[in-house]
Amino acid sequence: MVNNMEKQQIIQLLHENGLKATLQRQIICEYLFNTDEHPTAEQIMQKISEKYPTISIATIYSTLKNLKEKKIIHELEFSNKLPSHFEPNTNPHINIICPKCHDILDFESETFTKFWKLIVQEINRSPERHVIDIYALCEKCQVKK
Amino acid sequence: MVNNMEKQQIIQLLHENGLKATLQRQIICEYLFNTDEHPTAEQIMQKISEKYPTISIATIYSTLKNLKEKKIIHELEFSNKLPSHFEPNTNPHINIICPKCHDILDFESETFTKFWKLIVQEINRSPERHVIDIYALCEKCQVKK
DNA sequence: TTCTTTGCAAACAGTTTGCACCTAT
DNA sequence: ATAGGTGCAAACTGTTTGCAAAGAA
Repeated sequence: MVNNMEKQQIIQLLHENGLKATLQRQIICEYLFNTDEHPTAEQIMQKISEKYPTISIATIYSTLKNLKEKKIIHELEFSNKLPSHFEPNTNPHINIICPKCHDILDFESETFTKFWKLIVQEINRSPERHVIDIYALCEKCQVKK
Repeated sequence: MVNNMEKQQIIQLLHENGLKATLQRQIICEYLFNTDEHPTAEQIMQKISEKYPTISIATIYSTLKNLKEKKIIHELEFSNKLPSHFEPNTNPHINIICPKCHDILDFESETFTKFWKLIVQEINRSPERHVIDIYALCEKCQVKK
């Protein structure tokens, strides 16, 4: 979990970024900032339906789009058939993704951080965004195999 | 250009991988293995229409899918709205992608190769696939800005 | 009040699929 | 001969959009 945010902090964060603190946005942020999951829009929808059954999938997408534009969250994009996943960790880091069950794990280490700085220096441009994904079977799927 | 392949080599490559060497596949491979571009299915379609006007987009997609399954080519997948790009370079390498014009450049260096091995060791799983994308404005788009 | 956001359904775009015909081996 | 490939159009799916009603500032 990157941040463990409470209601007041969330409202403040939204306002700081020029976003109106609607109930829907608060609930979406509350979930997203307090989980290690990397949920899809649909998964967020289902989670939130418990508390807020009338929320629409278009609102989820719209909120996620807003948060992404403000660089508050990061979108993990895959192929056309697979839905995007979202997470609040916006530091460059590796996502270890299971090709079977699509479970996603964040990976950060000193070696990686040091290494990545060197690479970015070598490339000598200002990166807007970093996507570093390693596809490897998770422990559960490795056993099942 | 990773490989500069001639007709005979392409036919052999297809056969080695248990794929029938149809004319369509030969032409697709011939283009893909002899360019530094990272074309989309649609771009391949347009290029190939010159030589082979009756080819269908479904055939392109099907061939690309086959080549990918045999690990002969690599698919660069983006968001749902953007089409995938394809390239014959299947070694772990960085793709430097321009967020404006979507131009894609392969980047490999000794530093990268050395460190990537270390990182993979640290993670201690057998990766099936690596996706390392850096989004940074290309020179052309930087100027225009 | 004013400007933004919500929520619904319809639209969108890249990709896949079903199926009849064709072709490489 | 026959397993596998092609090509068309229709289907699929995650995401976006237009618009009227509701809500935050």
